[in-house]
Amino acid sequence: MANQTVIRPGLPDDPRAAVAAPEPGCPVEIALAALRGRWTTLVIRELLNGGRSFSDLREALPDLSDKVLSDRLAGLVAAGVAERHRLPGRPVRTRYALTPRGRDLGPVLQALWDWGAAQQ
Amino acid sequence: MANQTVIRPGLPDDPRAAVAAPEPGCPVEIALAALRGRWTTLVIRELLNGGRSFSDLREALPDLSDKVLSDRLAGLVAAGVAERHRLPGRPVRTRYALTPRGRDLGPVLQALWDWGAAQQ
DNA sequence: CTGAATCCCTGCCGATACTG
DNA sequence: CAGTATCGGCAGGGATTCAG
Repeated sequence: MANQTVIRPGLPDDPRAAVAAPEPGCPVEIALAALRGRWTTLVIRELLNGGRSFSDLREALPDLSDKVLSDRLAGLVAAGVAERHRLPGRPVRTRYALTPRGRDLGPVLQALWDWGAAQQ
Repeated sequence: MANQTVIRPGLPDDPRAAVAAPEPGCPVEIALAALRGRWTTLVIRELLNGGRSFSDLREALPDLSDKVLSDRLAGLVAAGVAERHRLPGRPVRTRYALTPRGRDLGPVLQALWDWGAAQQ
């Protein structure tokens, strides 16, 4: 009788958990959408270590093209995960940093890591 | 001085966390690969409630085509998330069920849900 | 009942070149 | 320094049809 309490991870008793098709409003979809796309998690990883400029990121991820980096950053900003700050002066500098919501992705990435790192 | 302990989620101190490009062996990539693809999480949700036959799943997810359902199940089996069991007798019946590893996705989906459900 | 085969369409992402 | 514009290849996924 005690198995339910141990085994069931239990998705929330929320109507949104009962959808019959992929809904953009589903919380799981929202989270996966924020992480979707090649390079996305690596960009987040860089930002987890603190704010970075565009060229900082380009340097940390040399095989990532400018266009895709730009796309990823725009996506993260649109998802409320990161913020863009233009710094005054010349040459132009831009600083990208995670929002509080972006920092909250830490535990999510940790959960993904833990599952992926488990043997088998 | 106490901020580090609270704020940093801390990705593991593992060499695999330092990759400069998307690596298939990265645990985060492994986990995201298991969840990748439209409908995948919904199929897993169904299986979290117990073993299901092909037509059970088709009934639960009416807008999912046979082909994609087949693709998703094959992917989940290949990822070690689900198992396929042919039941004896006619007509042919197949039962899909999560492996222990598949059940371990529960907390991962929960983490994704929690982040996606949080306001903003 | 449980799929596999085929076709086509769309969106992603990489490469390259160009701009304020 | 920090992007945008454009193009093309390829894979994902939906509809339909066929098979064991």
